[in-house]
Amino acid sequence: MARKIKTIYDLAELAGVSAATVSRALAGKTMVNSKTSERIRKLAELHDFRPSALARNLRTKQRGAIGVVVPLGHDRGQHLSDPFFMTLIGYLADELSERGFDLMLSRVIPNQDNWLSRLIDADRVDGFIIVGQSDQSQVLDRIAADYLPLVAWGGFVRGQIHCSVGTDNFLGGRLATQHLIDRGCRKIAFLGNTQAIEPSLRLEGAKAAIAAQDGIRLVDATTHFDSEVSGSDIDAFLDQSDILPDGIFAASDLIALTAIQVLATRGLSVPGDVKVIGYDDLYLARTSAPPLSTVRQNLAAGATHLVDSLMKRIAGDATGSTILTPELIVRESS
Amino acid sequence: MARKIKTIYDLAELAGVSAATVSRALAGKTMVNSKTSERIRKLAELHDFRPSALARNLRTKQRGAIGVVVPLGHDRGQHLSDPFFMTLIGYLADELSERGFDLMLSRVIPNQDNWLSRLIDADRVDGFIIVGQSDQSQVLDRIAADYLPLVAWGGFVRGQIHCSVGTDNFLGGRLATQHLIDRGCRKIAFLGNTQAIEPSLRLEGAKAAIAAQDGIRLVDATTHFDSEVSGSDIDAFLDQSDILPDGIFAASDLIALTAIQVLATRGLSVPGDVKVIGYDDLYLARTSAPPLSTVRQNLAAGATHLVDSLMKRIAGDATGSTILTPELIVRESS
DNA sequence: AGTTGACTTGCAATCGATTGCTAATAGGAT
DNA sequence: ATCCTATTAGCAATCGATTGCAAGTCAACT
Repeated sequence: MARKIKTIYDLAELAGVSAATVSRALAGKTMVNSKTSERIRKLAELHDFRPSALARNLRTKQRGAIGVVVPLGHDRGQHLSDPFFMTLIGYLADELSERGFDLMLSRVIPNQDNWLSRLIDADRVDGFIIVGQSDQSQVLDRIAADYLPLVAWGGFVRGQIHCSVGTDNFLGGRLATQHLIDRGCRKIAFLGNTQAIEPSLRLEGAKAAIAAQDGIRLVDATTHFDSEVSGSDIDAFLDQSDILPDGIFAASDLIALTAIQVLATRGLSVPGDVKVIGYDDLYLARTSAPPLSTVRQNLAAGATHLVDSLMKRIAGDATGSTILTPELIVRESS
Repeated sequence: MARKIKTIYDLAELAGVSAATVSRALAGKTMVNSKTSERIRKLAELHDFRPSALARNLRTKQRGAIGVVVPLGHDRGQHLSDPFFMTLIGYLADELSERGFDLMLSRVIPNQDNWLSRLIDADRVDGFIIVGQSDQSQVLDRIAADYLPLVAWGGFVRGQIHCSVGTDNFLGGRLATQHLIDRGCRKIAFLGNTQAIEPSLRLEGAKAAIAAQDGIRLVDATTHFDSEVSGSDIDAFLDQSDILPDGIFAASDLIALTAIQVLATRGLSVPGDVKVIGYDDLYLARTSAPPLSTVRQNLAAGATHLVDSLMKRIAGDATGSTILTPELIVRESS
C-alpha cells in the first residue's frame, strides 16, 4: 500500500477522479454515477479513510456537536457527579449520538455574566443544552432573546423567554404530599433548597395539597434550606424543631436517603415512625433500604424532548417549552 | 455600531490594518507593535469578538479538545451514571478546562473492534482519555502501537503497551483484606466482577493477604461474579453459601453499600455481625449508614496524572504508565 | 550619504473539505 | 446528420483563521 490516504485529494488521485467527485460520492449525492460512487466508497473503506469533520464543519457551518453545560452554583467537584445530572447526561449522550452529534461537556462556574456568550462565540457547537438552570435563569433569558439553539432542563415559570423542558414540579409536589396525607401523615416537613426554582415549585405544590385539607400542617418554614441539604442540616433541623414530623417530603431522592439515614441514627424507623417520599426516581431509589417512594421524572423522555426541541431550534423553529407529567411511585418508605 | 464583526477581516478593516496583524495581535505575538496590538484588542473587546476556534484548528492542526470515552460493556444508561466514573469525569473536566481544552464525551458500545479508530479518524480531538478499560485492553494496545495521544484509567498489567494511570489494585486488595483480618475476621468474602481487570487484581491482593496468615479463609470462589453485582446476586450468594462470612471485601463502594443493605434485610448488623470494607472512597462512602471503611483512590490526583501524561504524549513524548498508591480509610463499617 | 539591522506590517499560500457553475459526454428525438 | 436534454465530472471559489516570506520604515552607525 502506498502512502496513507489522508485527504480526499489523495483518494481522488487514487481513484482517478477529482476531489469534488470524491466529496460527493462520500456524501452519497445522487449527482455522481453509481458505479463511480461505489468504487470510491470501496476505496475509502479499504484505506480506512474518513474525511476530516473539521474541514467540513468550517465549510458547511455545521459543527456536528452539541454543548451540554452544567452551571455549578459554587461547589467544585460535587455537583457534576450528582446522580440526577449524570443520569440525564447519560440519556442525552445516547440521544445525541443516535442523531450523529457529539457531546461537548462543560461545567461552568457562573461568576461572570457572560459565561454563556463566551461558549457561544467559541463557535464549536451547533447548540446548547443547559442542565440545571441553577440561579441563571436571567442569563438564559437574555441570551435566548437572540440566540435560538438553546434549551434548558428544568422548571418552567410563566413569562420566561428561553425554552425549557421539565416536569410539572408543582403537580409533583402536590402528588407527593397528597400521598403522605393519604397515608395518614398530619405533620409534614419539606426538605430542599428553595433557592433553586424546581424545589421551590415543589414546595408550592406541597402547600397546595396541605391547604386543600383540614388538620394537616407543614412543619415550620425552616424545613427548607438555602443550600445543598446535608445530613447535618437535617440533623440540625430535627434538633431545633419541637414537633417531630410524621411525613417527610424531600425535594430529591438523595435528600430522602440522607434523611432516612439521619432518622435511623435517632432510632426512628421508616416508614414506621416517619414516612418519607423523595423526588426523581433515580436508580438508587429502587435499591435503597427501604426502597424509596418517590415522584418519577421520566428522564429518558426528557432527554428526547430536549434534543427534539434543540434540533427544531437549530433548524430555525422557535419551539415552546415542554412540561412533562410526573408520576407517583409508591414503594416501601411511605 | 455598524454591522456585526464576525471575522478578523471585519475587525482588520475597522482597525485599518491587515487580517494578519489582527491575528497576531489577538494571539499576543510580540511581533506586532504594542500600541497597534493594544488598539486591536480594545476593539475586539468592544465588539465582543472572538475568532472562530474552528478555523484556527483547521490551520494549526490543533483541536483544543480531548475525547473522554467510556466503553460500556453492554448496559445502556446504567454505566455512565456510575458515581465512580462521574466523579473521575468531573475532575477531568476541571483539569482539562484549566488547560484550555474542551471535553468531548463519548459513550461507546464496543460491538465493533474499530470503535476507537473511528473516533480517532473523526479528527475532532487532540487525544483520548479512556475511562474504564472494560474488556477492551487488546483494542487499546493495538491502537496505542501507532497512536500516541491516548491514556487510560485503570489497572496496569505487565506487558501492556498503552499508557495507563491507576492505583495499585493488588496493594489495595491486600490492605483491605489485612484490615479485616486485623479486625478479627476469619471468614472473608470477596464481592466483585472479576472479568474486569481491576477487581481481579484486588482479589489477587486479597488472596495474598489471606495466604500470609494462618487460620483465615476466603469464603469460596463463587464470591466473585461475572457481571455487575446487584443486591439479588449478593442475596443469592448468601443463600447458597453455608458459611456466613464475618468480613466482606467489596470491589467498590457501591457493592459494599448494596451488601450492607442486603445484610440488613437478613437481620445482620454492620459492623456487629459482619464487617464490610469497600473500594474507591467516593463521596457516598462518607455519608452512608454506617460510614463506610474503604480503600481510597485519589481520583483528583488520578485526573491530574491522566491529563499530564496525555499532554506529554500530545507533545510527542511516549510516557510510561503511572501507578498511584491507594490508602486505607477506616470508618465505622469495619 | 550609504549601510545595516531591528521592528512592523502585509501578501498570499495553506489547512481539508463543500458546492455553484460550467463543460463534456452520451443517448434519444427529429 | 443535427439538435436537445440528461447525466456526470471538474474548476475554482469559499469557509476563517495562521504564518513564511518579502518589503517597508526608521533610527543608528560608519
